[in-house]
Amino acid sequence: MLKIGDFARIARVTVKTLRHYACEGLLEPVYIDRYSGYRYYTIDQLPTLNRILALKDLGFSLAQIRQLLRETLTAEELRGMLRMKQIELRQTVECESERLQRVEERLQMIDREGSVSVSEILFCRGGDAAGKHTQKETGMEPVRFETLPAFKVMGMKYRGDNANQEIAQMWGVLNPRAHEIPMTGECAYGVCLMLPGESTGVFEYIAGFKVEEYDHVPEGMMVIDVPENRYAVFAHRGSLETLKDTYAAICDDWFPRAGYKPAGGYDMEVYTDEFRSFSPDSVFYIYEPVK
Amino acid sequence: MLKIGDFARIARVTVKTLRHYACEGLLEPVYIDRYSGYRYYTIDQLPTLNRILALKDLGFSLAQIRQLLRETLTAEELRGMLRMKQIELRQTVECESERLQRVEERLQMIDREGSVSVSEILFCRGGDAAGKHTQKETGMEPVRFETLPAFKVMGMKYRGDNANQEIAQMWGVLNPRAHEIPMTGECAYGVCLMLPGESTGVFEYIAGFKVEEYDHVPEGMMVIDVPENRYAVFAHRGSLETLKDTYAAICDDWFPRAGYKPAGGYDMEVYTDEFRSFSPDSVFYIYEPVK
DNA sequence: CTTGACTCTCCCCCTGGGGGATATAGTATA
DNA sequence: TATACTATATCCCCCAGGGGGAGAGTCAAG
Repeated sequence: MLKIGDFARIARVTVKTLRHYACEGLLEPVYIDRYSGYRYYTIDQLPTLNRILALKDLGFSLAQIRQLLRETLTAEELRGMLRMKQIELRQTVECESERLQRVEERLQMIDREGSVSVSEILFCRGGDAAGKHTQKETGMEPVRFETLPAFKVMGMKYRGDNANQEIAQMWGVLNPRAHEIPMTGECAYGVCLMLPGESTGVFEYIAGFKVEEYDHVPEGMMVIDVPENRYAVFAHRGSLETLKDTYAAICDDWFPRAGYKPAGGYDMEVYTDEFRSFSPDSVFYIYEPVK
Repeated sequence: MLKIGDFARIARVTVKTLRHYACEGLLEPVYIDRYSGYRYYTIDQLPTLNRILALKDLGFSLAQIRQLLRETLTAEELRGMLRMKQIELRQTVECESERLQRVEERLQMIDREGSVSVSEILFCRGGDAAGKHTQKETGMEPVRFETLPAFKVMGMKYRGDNANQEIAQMWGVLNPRAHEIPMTGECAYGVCLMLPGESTGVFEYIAGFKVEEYDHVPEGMMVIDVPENRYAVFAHRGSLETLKDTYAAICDDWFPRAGYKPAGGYDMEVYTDEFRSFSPDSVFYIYEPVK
């Protein structure tokens, strides 16, 4: 029978940790004095503690370790947990590696360009930053980078080159029917896919709303899966007529200047304003997939 | 002037986030109504918010972002912060990659060996796990893996093969002088370096205590820097005479069985017991660097 | 019996907000 | 203007894994 301090010294952990594990039901003392409340351990509990620490070393949470400590644990269950952890760790490593890469790109940019504005450093990635187009000159708000998880959009599809404002008309048709869509969130999404191999300017455009669960797809509508992606986000303020200019600025000015390349995936327009009418002060966003 | 909900919609962040940033001093509303407490923002604050989000995307904490948002920030300071972040992210990536590797090794072991005990899976890495040496047969407690940060040990050095128990004698000399060492923590460390190229069994052994800061090194003592390392930890219970057997079990049995190789670095013995006298029930630890 | 070392419980702290309760404020409609 | 609905405010608890410390009680040696 060891007092908590002795057991902690022997086990090379802190007293706080032992108390915490006891409280979490991971390692109960073999005996607790009813009168004093003192916790008593035995040396036989050391292997259990070591098992806890080994599992923690593999990245499991205390709640998961509680599951893994059960007597009835089979090798199959352990494998399942390890598989999950493997996937999780791969994502973590990938995510942090990409973040590291972004930091290193910013550092290289500073070393290469010398003194540039913080804004330039944050929102461009490389290329010829000496071409001093500020975002105000091109009519864009400073961009943002955002990684969106996968989601679904329900709405109506158009295919063509939008020569006669068919897309605006489609929104006009869709909006009165918006109540048919079990939307989550308050944004309207225009998901746009340029069609390679087609004549210039032909694209598919799905106008719709984000959904999570749905019973059926209303007549004339469809659902599209938008995969997880990282986007450069541009703000467009003003009417839809100047949208073309903003796109031109993004593609011809920002993309080559920043050294990013458009990645595969869907372009998106995200309307956060009152999406039933576009006032001249409307702000909405253009999401361009980047890698 | 926008109410918080409007600004949140336009900026594509949650109201909670804006309130949190206001509370943390990152983005104050331009105006707060004295009577109602309502926060009001302007569209001009959008670039600042985007800057905050860009910095968060690079991995900075809100406190660091508060520093980085100052008007007086120079490119040099930004570079310094990015450098720090770079180092930190590299460590994170490395650490998580190693963890991922450990998880994958365990998975491979399960696939290869089929059904083995959880203990085997946790504490071995591969090799011939069918050679059923349990740890009890070899007199070892189940091992643990531990990554120790770099630290310093102050104490006395011996060099030789310990044929006449010189090390125990050295501890006998050191212990009465232990008060001269500004030790932190309660462990005594025996830091051991096998000398390659010397005749067999000759090694350097520093007996001492962990220190953090010190004014001077007492007569006859020295300080050794122990670098950060990952160790396999073995428990030795009993007298010092059987220590040799434990070492033999580790090197001849566990290391080949587990598929680990001794890594460069220092072997260590860590005494957590009353280190002034070794009773037969003393438990202490052998730390073997592994990779 | 005293004293010092040990242990107990309880509370606050860390990150970056999310979720919810409850009380007003503002706005739109009848 | 009364009502109803939405928006906002503050306040509190929650996540993980303990660390640090206060105040009070316990244990063991001299």
